[in-house]
Amino acid sequence: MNFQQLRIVRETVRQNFNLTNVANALFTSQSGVSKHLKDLEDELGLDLYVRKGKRLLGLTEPGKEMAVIVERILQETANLKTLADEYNGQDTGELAIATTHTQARYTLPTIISEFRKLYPRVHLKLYQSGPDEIVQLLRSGKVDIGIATEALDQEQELTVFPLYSWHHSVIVPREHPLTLLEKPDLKQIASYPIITYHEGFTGRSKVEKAFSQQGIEPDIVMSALDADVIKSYVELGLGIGIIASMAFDPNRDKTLQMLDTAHLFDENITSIALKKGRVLREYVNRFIQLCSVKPVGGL
Amino acid sequence: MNFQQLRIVRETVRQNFNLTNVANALFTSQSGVSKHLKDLEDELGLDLYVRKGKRLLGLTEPGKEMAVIVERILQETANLKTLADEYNGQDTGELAIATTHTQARYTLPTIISEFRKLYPRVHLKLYQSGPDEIVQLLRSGKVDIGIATEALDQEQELTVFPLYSWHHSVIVPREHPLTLLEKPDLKQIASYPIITYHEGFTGRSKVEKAFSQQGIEPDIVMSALDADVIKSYVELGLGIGIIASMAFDPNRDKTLQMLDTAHLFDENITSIALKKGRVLREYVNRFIQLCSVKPVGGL
DNA sequence: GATGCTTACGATACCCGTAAAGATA
DNA sequence: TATCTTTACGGGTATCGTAAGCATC
Repeated sequence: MNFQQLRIVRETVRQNFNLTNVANALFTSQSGVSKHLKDLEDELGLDLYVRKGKRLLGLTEPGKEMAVIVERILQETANLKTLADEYNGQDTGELAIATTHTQARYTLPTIISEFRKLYPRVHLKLYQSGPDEIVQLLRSGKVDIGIATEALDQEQELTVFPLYSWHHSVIVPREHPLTLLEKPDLKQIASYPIITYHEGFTGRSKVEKAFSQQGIEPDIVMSALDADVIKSYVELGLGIGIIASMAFDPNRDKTLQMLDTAHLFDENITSIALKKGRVLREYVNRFIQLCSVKPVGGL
Repeated sequence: MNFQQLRIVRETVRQNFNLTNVANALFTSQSGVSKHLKDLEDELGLDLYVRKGKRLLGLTEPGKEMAVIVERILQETANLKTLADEYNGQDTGELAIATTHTQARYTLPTIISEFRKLYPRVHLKLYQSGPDEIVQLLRSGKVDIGIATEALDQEQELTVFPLYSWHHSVIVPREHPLTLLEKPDLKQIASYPIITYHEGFTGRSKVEKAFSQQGIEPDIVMSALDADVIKSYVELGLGIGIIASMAFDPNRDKTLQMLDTAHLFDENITSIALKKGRVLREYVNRFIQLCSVKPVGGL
């Protein structure tokens, strides 16, 4: 038994039991992969994989139990290396963060610039993706930290703690009729075409919930991944926008106006997530501290 | 990094940093050991060991942290193998138990004979040793189970749960003056020379505590590792004996008599201990069940 | 001087990748 | 037929053990 074999076992699961892909992912030949698996199964004296002829379909019962342990072993070996890095390069290394556009664009910049002052020699890697991919990246160990508003809770393998809470706000072009109202309600808002986030992004579910609870069916004419896009189309007059309040900057967005609608939508919790059992570099902890110390209060 | 290197790291600790012994323990050459350690340190880029010239003295700070993780990794690989065995030989394998004489002689026989009926193909290994050695054997993974009355608690690495409780009893030759008393007290007992267990064995501390609490200094003329020896000398008239009550068998020990002294000595708890994080064969669990289901009630 | 660690070096076993063959969809 | 896995085989590398050289006690 050796580490390469264990890496291969782990990768088979990640690559859905396609040994060719496994080989590519591990930068080796698929014949080697095949042989390694065979050797391991021989050594253990049992089949780890369900095979149909020559194809691998999945893990056997013992295979599943083994895979869990293999994960742990490889996690710990990664921890060994992390620890070594920690003792070596005191303040150099890499910090990989996976987050959504909203965080990357509107809340992280201040935190990151502050972090850079503290650790100028740490190379930052920012992955921008949807909540589900963030979970994947965390699980596979490709990123140290995940920050998102959705999908992070209820993941067994992750440690999640809340960073800050915020509300959705309605943005409209200047001089829009809605600006005349003191406190617009949902019905009034729904009378205009709406542009907001995609499903599963930036609290979109909270927006839907607010309307459906009052039996209102909003006319969502367009959905986008990020507030910048939404704002552009609101400027064009395509409709009114519903975006995260922190994505509105009165100085920049002079052609738009934000309405006070904190009372209309449920609050959203943006959380930070880490993989359990993963040893963190000192500066990673520091980064998390920076995040929690400086909560960007929602408007 | 490979497993052999990690095994060597673990073994250096166990063998007190004597690489020659490490090599012997792992059935390899000491030159290989030396090189492996060097390679590993090179790969990690730091010193794991404190050296004085060519001799190794101990672990460095990072070395200590690493060693903990290394332990876990090797533990998990052992678990992989155990799991494989479990799925393979359904009811064959080995069960290694470390225990004291008292347990081995007086409480385990019935349990073990019952266990043999259930798993006739499991090879039993009984290590008989003192409490401290039992802890060592558990830690190193050489035994699956440890059973003892002392020293098992407060071991971080072990899971301990109580099996049964018992008391010490005084044994005397037939027709001994003490047999005339209804309920002898400690003072009366202490007026005779006493033979009992060695320090650290079979609840000897409880015996001492009972006397010292009443300010009595007993005349312990002899101490032995096991009740059989003690009984022999009591028969010879060398003194009266204080032994674990379950070590007295009225049918066998016809020349002796046991006095009711449950009220005089604190109760002793005999516990069973396992190493944390170690995967157990199904039959090991079954054995533990047998132990707890059939508590040998103290007299 | 005895014990213990390191380095050098040759034999072996292991691992990897190319290529061909066989299986599956 | 195209994709995927296994098997066979050769080249390269890593590992192991013997032996010699040194440091430590």
